Amino acid sequence: MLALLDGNNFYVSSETVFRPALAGLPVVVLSNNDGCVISRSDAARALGIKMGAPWFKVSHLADSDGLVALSANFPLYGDISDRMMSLAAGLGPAQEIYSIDECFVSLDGIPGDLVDRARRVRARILKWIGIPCCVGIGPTKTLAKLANHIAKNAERKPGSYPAHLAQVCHLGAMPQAELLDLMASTAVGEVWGIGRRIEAQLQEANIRTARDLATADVPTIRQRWGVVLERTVRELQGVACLQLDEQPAPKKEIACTRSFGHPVTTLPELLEAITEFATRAAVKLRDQQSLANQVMVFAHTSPFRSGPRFSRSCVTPLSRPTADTRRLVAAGVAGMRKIYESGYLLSKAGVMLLDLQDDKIEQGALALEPESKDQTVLMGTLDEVNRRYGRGTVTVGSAGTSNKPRGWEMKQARRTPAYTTDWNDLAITRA
DNA sequence: TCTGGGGTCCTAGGACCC
DNA sequence: TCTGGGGTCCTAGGACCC
Repeated sequence: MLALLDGNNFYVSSETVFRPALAGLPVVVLSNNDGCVISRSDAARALGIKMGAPWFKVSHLADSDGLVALSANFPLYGDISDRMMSLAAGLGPAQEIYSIDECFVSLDGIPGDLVDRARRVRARILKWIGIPCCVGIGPTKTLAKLANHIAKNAERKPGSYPAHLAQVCHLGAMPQAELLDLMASTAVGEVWGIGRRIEAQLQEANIRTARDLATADVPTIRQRWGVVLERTVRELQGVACLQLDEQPAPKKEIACTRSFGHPVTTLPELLEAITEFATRAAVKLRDQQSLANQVMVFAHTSPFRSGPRFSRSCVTPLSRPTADTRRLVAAGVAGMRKIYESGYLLSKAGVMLLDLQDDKIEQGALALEPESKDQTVLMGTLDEVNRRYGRGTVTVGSAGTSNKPRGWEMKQARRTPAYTTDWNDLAITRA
């Protein structure tokens, strides 16, 4: 048996831990450059704000309905996530951290009432960390996910599911008929692995609910949609196709990409951005002890606006695998110089490190080269300094860039939330 | 005015080989 | 003029996830 535990409205809940007066208010957390909504409180959801909604389309709700918007603070969310995960691990013998706000936990060999156990862990997370969460339990990952969906909605939308399934829902210990009823109340698009496209195709084939999918003809599914959907169907039937992965493999590619705060048109500005992206990606690369063999860069104009379109990418092979920021930046800059063309309002660019390998494989071969040893020491020192004194304390320059304020970074100071917290009485007052 | 960022897996089709 | 069958590898693109 497996549990899926996840934090409700995780980013908003994390903010609320430090600003309790936000509780109950319509609150959203916005993406980079305050572009779009990436987390909503229940009250914000009730205002009809969709996940991913562009901020400029919903910002009027700040005036009309007191919607509070906050810029994302990822270091905070990461820290709260670590604490939540360590308590969630108490559910069972093995844990897979699936994303910043959710984890699967194996319940194998756990004696006693699993629902009671889950409720106690949930209560502990709420009390010690301040994050409300829900737990779904089932014999497969897909069923645990479904159980979690039921647990959340039974709480959030009373009447959608039986009230006793709120917060903790165990699908592995109920009669088949009851399980099928719950599935019949669940739209097929809510099933883990069914996105918009597949949902539309399933609808057309008259498969509308989770129950329809769970009872569909497997060979037909496989033939028309392939193995991925077949696995989902089998998982819904209780046959585990996806294993718990306690130690996720190292990343096969590492990216750093950003939308610009305002359109970028000049090469120097673009190269500055590429230098920063490559630098950040290089840190991630060293953190997982990998080396890259290729550097890919891309830039494009906004897909949402009219005007001349530009979208190009360039892969630069490296002469030998490396994790040296200077080499990675140089390759990225060289690639961008190749594809850049003036006359376009670029909205986004990025760097991806590809064809990664374990750095230990290379160590033997390169140990003889004094230069590579120096690189390793230098990069280790760089990472340590930046860890201790903050990212960007020591950076690598690249030709054509300067250390002027980075115009591409921030749209402008829309980061000020519409409300501020008065720390004395924790009341929310209009800024 | 203003639309996120970072991943994974699968498939189809082409190139190439014997 | 006639021109097999099967395998592998690579890449681009599609779809999904949070």
